[in-house]
Amino acid sequence: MITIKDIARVAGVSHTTVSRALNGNPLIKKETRDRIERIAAELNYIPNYSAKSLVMKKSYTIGLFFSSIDQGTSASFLVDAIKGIHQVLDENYSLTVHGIDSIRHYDAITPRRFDGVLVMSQSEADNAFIYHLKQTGIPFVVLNRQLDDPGILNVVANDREGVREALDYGIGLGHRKIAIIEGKAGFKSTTERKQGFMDSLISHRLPLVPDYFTAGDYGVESGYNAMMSLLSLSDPPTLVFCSNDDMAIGALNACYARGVALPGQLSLIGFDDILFSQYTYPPLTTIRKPIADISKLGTTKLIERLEQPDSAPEQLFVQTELIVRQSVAAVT
Amino acid sequence: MITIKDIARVAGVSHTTVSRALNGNPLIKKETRDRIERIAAELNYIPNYSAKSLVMKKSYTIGLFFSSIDQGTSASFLVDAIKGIHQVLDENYSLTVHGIDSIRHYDAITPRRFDGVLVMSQSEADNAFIYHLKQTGIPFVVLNRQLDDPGILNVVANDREGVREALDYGIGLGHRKIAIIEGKAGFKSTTERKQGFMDSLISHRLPLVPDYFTAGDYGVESGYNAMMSLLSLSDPPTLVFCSNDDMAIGALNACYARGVALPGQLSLIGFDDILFSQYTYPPLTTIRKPIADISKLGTTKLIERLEQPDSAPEQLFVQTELIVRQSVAAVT
DNA sequence: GAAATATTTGTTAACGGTTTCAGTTTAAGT
DNA sequence: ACTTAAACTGAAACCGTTAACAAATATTTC
Repeated sequence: MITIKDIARVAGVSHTTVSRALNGNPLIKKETRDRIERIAAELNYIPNYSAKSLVMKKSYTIGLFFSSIDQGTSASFLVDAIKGIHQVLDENYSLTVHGIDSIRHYDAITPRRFDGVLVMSQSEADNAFIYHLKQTGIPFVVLNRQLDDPGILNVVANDREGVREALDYGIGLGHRKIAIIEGKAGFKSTTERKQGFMDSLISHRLPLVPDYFTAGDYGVESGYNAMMSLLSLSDPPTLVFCSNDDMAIGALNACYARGVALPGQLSLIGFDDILFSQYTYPPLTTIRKPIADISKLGTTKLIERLEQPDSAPEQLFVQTELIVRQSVAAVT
Repeated sequence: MITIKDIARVAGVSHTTVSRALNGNPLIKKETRDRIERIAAELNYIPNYSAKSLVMKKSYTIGLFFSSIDQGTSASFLVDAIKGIHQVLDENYSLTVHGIDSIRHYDAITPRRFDGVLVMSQSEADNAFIYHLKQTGIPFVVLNRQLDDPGILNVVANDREGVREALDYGIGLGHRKIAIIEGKAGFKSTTERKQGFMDSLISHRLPLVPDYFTAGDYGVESGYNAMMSLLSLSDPPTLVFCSNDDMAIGALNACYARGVALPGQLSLIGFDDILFSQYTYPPLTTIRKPIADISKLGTTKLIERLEQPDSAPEQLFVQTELIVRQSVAAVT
């Protein structure tokens, strides 16, 4: 393995000069730099990052932490996140992936090991970890889950606005009897989406009927159950908004089971645009949650933060997108 | 940040002794070791991995390379792989994730940066990369895609056996007119699965009818098209094996479009057990490809390799599992 | 053309660990 | 008690890089 000292030897200069030349230090004369760069290229020099890290006190790695890798993390989530991050993370950073729930010692998460951290948070259980991060002083961003702490850089989707837009669309198609299957109690996303739902109904002067508000927990089962109870109502809704696609799929299965035709008798809107929402029957109209975009923006902001550590933290929203497929029909 | 020298100072010994004590070197007296360990714990000592790396010439990182992260990689794939790896990778290794197609310079993949590499290969395009790896001498395993090179540690699913088993099951249910939608031409997995298909038919003395062999490319569309052509046959099959679940979903949609009832008129078997195969209508009977197990075994083998570099490379197969759901019915 | 200044390069010491080799205890043997 | 071996500890060098400071060389300036 060749080092800057090897280069120095063949170039007839000191290794310091080589270091400077290769790092674009302006003190070096152009000709010397060119010569050194040529030699380095010829010799196939690759810097030793361990040595660099040691002296620079930089790790050249960014940590990506999911709430859990083992359970619950929807698959497309992980891919989309990694995808988005890779798009903007330049090549001399490497990205390590972790599950928060499998960290044994928070102490191992130190500024020395991570230049920066991305937390793709899906649960309030992450708060302890986030708090620890704050203590260490590692620059970090929390993605996906809206936080109340204004001192933390936070990038999330504008769920409320997105849901409102989707419901506006449904109402525009003539729906008046509209229900919601809510997400897991206590989650910020649950209340945000519910708010968006109500925003739309209220702005169209539609009544908020209690029977049409059903509980769920973001799981497929809960969507099934909630839909079953909605279908049992004496005056069932014509449009149901499911707070995520998983529950929408459960709801869909409930309709099959009850012989309810979609979208003829009942229309359905989901949230997330998971991969398979396009392969359900009928394909699901849903609200795309731009995980890749969130990750991308978050990474960009994080890197900004690394470069100037005293920039003010902000809460950023990225727009959702209404994906119109075939699970919503006009009311005749 | 506290270092071994700090510990040495409070313990009243040299930093050498501390290093030894903390690394389990047997030369150190038990009492000294205990004392040092206690102090280290109290002081919340965390070793500086950059320094360790520098002197030990170890990076403490394992690289996980997918064919691509941006495109094509099915989502569950990524999660399952990471999941499996995390289960067996001990905590002082960190796992970095990469897409082979976005590596700009192979030169950056050096033994210094990676103690070992896991290649989750999904395409022949990875061969150039694998070849480069071989050159560098980094210990590595190729997962998921069967290689012909016996010099490479390779962990794959036993597709052939798995498909045979699934078809045996279908034949046991009375099916005699059985078709296959093949995978992408040229892929090893395509021929393996086709072989398993034929194995079963032949062992049951069923004829191999050419019309029942249709081409696909592992994409949803191709499954749709292939199924359309099968349904147009004058004597259509009663059971169709789709070489992956994506194509099975395409096939399913073709059936909807043609008004063919599943599994009443036609039975369907997929391959992979992707997340959504349980939410199709009817839920898909399929062959689970144990990506997590493959990753787990691969990681274990890789670590073994790191510890004794001269162990012989092997090709390992892990068993698939038939997941019986409701897309296959008995012939009446 | 010498002094002053600007530009370029080199010397040396870190960074935080491990390891070789030498030195000091402690225990054993006589 | 006295040598001798065994057990333990320490001093110093090293891993490959950057950086503070010193030194050398080139360029102005008068």
